[in-house]
Amino acid sequence: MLTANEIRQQFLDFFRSKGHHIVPSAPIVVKNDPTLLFTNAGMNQFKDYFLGNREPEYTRVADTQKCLRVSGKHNDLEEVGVDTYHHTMFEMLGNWSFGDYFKEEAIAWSWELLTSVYGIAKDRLYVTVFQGDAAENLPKDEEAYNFWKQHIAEDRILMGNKKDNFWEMGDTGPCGPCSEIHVDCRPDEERKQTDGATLVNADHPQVIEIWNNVFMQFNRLKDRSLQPLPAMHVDTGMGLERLVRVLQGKTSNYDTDLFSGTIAAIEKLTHKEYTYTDSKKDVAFRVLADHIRAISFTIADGQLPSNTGAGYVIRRILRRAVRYYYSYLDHKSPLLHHLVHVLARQFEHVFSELQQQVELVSRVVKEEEEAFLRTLDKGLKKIDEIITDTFKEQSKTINGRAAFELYDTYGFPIDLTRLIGLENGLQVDEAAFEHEMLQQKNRSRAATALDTDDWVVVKEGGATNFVGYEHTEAEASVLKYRRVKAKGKESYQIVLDTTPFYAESGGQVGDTGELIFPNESVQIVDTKKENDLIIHFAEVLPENISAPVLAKVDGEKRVSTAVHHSATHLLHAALREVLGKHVAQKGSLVNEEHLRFDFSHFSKVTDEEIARVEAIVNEKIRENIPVVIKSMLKDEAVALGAMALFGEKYGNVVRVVMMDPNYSIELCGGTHVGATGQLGFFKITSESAVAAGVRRIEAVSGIAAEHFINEKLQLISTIQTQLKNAKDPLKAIEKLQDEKAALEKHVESMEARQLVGIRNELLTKDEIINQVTFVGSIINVSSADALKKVCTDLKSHLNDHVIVLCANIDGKPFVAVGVADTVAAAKGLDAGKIIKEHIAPLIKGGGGGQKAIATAGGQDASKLQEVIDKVKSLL
RNA sequence: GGGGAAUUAGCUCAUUUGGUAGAGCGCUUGCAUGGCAUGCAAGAGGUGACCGGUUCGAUUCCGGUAUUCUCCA
Repeated sequence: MLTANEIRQQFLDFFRSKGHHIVPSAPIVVKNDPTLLFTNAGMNQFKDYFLGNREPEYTRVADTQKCLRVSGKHNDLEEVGVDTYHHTMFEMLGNWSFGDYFKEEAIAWSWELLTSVYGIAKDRLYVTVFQGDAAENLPKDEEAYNFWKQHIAEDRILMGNKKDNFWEMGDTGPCGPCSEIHVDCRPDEERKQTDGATLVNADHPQVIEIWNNVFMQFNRLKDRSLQPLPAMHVDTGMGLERLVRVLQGKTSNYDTDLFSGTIAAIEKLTHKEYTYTDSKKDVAFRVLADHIRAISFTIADGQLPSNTGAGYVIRRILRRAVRYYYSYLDHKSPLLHHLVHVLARQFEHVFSELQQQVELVSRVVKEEEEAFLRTLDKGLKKIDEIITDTFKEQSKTINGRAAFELYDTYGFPIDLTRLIGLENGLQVDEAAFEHEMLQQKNRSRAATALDTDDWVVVKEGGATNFVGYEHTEAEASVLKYRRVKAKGKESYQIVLDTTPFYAESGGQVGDTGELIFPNESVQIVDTKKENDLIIHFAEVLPENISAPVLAKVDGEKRVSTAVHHSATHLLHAALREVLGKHVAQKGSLVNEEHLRFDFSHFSKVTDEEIARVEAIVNEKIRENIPVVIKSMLKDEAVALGAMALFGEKYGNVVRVVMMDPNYSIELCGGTHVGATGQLGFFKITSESAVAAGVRRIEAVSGIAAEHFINEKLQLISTIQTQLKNAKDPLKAIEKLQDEKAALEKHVESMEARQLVGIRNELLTKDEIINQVTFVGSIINVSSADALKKVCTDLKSHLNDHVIVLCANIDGKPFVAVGVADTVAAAKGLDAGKIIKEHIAPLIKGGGGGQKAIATAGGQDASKLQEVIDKVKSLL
């Protein structure tokens, strides 16, 4: 039996023999494409070739691509593991033609590979062809039909509708008819009884699509119309997991050697057995085996779990896995991180990035698991309260809003709420829950609604010529523009034929500046990339957009940004020198004000290490090393010792930035200074943790460092002035603090003594009225708090008492009333009530308290004696 | 980007219409005790995240800021 590794290799070998260039998988996390968080199809990394934004290096390419699908039309996270063939992360084998071969070769080769190389029986295969669509005015794909006829019997060629056989990248963009290959894996007996042709595209678990050949020939516009593409392309995708299942003769993807190692490891860890059924326990095995792949590879590609965007998707997947082992494998401690090593070994020779970072990835996973188990603990307490409330209301249904609050605010999964409810004989009001969820979704959608118009072409032309490395000004013309509406604000995106504007990339912010037209000037507020397209963001549209334009970058900002980018390289190299070679960039932000650098490292960077790193960087600045930037082949750069980043996509030719070839060589597309001396000075401003195994350093350099230091010095000098120019300000402050503490203590004891004096004096003034010990007096204290203290103190020295103490503090009246419990019971007196009903109105204020002691404050201090008389009269 | 929640002693957390801020663990001290988280007693430890408002009075109500958690996009 072929192993999965052999099957993958045979695919690549086959297409290499057909003149294809084998390329590595693009990172699973997508950068520079606002429409996509993750690579969800093999073609993503070639999108620009189809759109015509970039020229392909090879016209025939094949690869295996790491893909992730967790939502949308292709997949639903909640379904994964329930069946035996959906996955979050999977490998997509694909072959491509960029304006090279078309339907004839694609069809012939896919047939040859499946039947001759892999040896799948021809009578188990069916193919589908686009039947045409009247509404779109599209004809049947006769070409594909005729080519298939040469290989397969006509009764095995089935016609498919637009939904199954017309592939579109998104709402707009390249698209075209496609032709799918399905395989019937049922036993012979079943095949005799039911014709496989009737089960194609019918969600039968054993009659499945394994390969889709897309023939791109149209471009979909926003008005839904189709335009022919200038060149025709082939885009194919074959899911490796399904292919392996078919070739290994299994009925479930999870029974192939792609997953069996992980499942065995889970069995060992949980002391439970996987029994190939639909039980919750077996679903849990599949969920874990699937999810750990998605989690591991995404983190290896540089995406840490977080609470937004792509990081949030990872967190959700991870938490779903925890939920399953927590509920159905009866495992209450971190488990997933043990599986990372198993996967890393399995994929060592396919996707080596995981093995290279296995320690980091498993630590991040463990930390994330622990965090969620803590969240669950908190949720369990909360749900106890909710269940108690539900019982109190004598209801059998947990309120949907409560369930939603539990989910929304405390992150407690709804299925656990359901389960725990059930254990207590309670249902959950699911309709109300869904209603709340829908509202939440609508709110979010409304807040991020984005309306993008079609591009308006001003001038025909290919890709933008970027001249920003050499210049900050350039003569240009507008190629195209479009209007974008978000949150009721209109803005415009402009593409130029030539631009000095650097688009946000590699952590470096996009340039700002202006576009100067003959009679007007338009501010550019940001520059971003959409794949390889450089887009300038403007708030207004120039009137004469077809006129020649001078594109001018804000030079000062650019210089400060370049300073921080070069400083980042010096810092990276210094960190590797001081901390070790395990330091790798995990994230970076570079702008004109500062730099932020995240990197893998397992402990806090000590003050001494920080100081050494700063010293090295400043030393390199003083050496005034010329910054040498060269384009070269990637292999050449790696041979030089250049640092390439995980999760970055590099072409064949790379840009290499060197600051002393023995010190720092990095692959980098950013802008840099001419020599390190331009940085002037470098200062680390903070060191902190971002996630398990990832530290963050923030630093300033250049003019920003000068400002930083000046501010600090200014602060110190102000402090010194404030301290009457003390020689040692630190000592002076310590002295002040000590003195303050001593004085406070002193004042406190003085006050206490004073209050004791007042109390003792009052104790001599008590009178007995109707068997009640009464004390009523206006005393001289400095705060309402002291008044209360005296009252409390008196209470503990008198039996059967009623006390009323008044004070005039800064012209305002304050009253405290104390009533002994015995008196309260015998006479029906209540300090709180006396205050509210009798005293507060007198002094024009308010008050309250308990039965035994209560206080009041007011506006009219002239009525204090009346207050005492009033209380006396109540006895 | 849009919601929700939390922030109280060194740690984990209580405190209901706004009216004397508490517990457990830990710490200090004393006494007792041949036993692995020992017992008893006393004590220290608080700008209730920060800033502002309402109120006679705010830990509590309202607004803002920061940090953390969480859901959605």
